Amino acid sequence: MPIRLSLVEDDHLIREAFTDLLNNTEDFLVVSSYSNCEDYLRNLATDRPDVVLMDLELPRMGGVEGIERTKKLRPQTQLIVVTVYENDELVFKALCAGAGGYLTKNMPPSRLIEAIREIRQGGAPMSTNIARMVVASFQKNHHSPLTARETEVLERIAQGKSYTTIADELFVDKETIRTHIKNIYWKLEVHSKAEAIEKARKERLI
Amino acid sequence: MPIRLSLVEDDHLIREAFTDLLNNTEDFLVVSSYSNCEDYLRNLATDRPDVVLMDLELPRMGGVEGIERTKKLRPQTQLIVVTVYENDELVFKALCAGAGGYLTKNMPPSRLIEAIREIRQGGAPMSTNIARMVVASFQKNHHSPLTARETEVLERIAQGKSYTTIADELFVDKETIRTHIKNIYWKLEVHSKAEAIEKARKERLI
DNA sequence: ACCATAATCCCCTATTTTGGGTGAATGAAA
DNA sequence: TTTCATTCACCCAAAATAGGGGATTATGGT
Repeated sequence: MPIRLSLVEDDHLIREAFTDLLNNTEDFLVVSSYSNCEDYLRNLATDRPDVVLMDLELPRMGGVEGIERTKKLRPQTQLIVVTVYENDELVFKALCAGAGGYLTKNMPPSRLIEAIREIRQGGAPMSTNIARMVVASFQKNHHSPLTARETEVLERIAQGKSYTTIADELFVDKETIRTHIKNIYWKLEVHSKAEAIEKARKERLI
Repeated sequence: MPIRLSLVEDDHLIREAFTDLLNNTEDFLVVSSYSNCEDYLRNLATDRPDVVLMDLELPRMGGVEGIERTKKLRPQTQLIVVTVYENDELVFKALCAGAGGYLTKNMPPSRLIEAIREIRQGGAPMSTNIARMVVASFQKNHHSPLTARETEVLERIAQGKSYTTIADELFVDKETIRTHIKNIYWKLEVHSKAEAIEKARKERLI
């Protein structure tokens, strides 16, 4: 049984080039290709693709929403984003929405074929830069204004813990935690938990 | 100038096999290899490796701590984990600690060479399964007991926001948020924000 | 038509938490 | 020596929280 593929890509030249390439690959079958998400989603149930190659810049409904809806309608569908964008926010939105791979368009055509086989074998094909961004997202900023202790406290705040709980966990008095929090707020120039967590997450302090 | 490599691996057969392989590769120079983190860290400043291949299962100090200390002592050092473990927790701990790649030992030797070139070119070499785990970590559980609205509320709770703030953001009354929270607590069988956040994160409900 | 669920809102109570202010002792590092 | 990190203390008032009770509306499915 061939691997069923759908394409969603608004540039018809690329769409046709990909279709040709993939249809001439052993075991691959392009069952459909669309220039927009709406048409694609309408036919998802009848197309029954194993893997979808999705662009993100699309008219009306964007690719990220397209990914989300795909996963709701047909969770077993695997999606690979194929786009020119390598902007942080968009990459993570696409992955959170359910993309299983992310390729940028400056790749050799062979990479596309490789990626489809990779995702079917339990992998997560990504372009070099994307993989780096993804891994970097786990790592902390090494130029944090916060001390080790303050970071420890803020991490626990971000876990929703109360001052009292944190104090117990760190074997210090509640007043000590309060002092740390005051210093954290002063350093981050914020005045509440929510602001502190937001800023700390954004700057990868925690 | 060749790429300077250090190895940290307690099995001396593997260590020597890797050393041979890499020293016979164009542009690569294995400057040192150790069977434990302590010796490795002591010589880090004089070895000045560009890339370190690190095992995780090591006597005394573990690989994760070794990664952390490496990044503190010499932040420009790039580390690739080479191990048999593909346990969730260990993988994420290693990446959080600063690993820039993660390979499992069931790979062809050529993959090692490829990985070193990849990390030098701004990538993040990972084995198939690891890449999948990493990407999956961004995605939500599709069998959440929570409704869409409850999830929205819990996400904001996890951002440290107060009921009042959340109510304003969702254009509903504070009492509505309180009801949602009560239902969330009942469904997750918890009795506080901290417990709810912990459980929800663990089960990827948010 | 009926029932379950989701989403909305209201009231009451008691305790805890939070943010802000001010001050201070200790010890380690620069 | 002087800064910095960490620790603790006491005051205050406002806000937030958890738990209990109950209610209405709308929607989807059987």
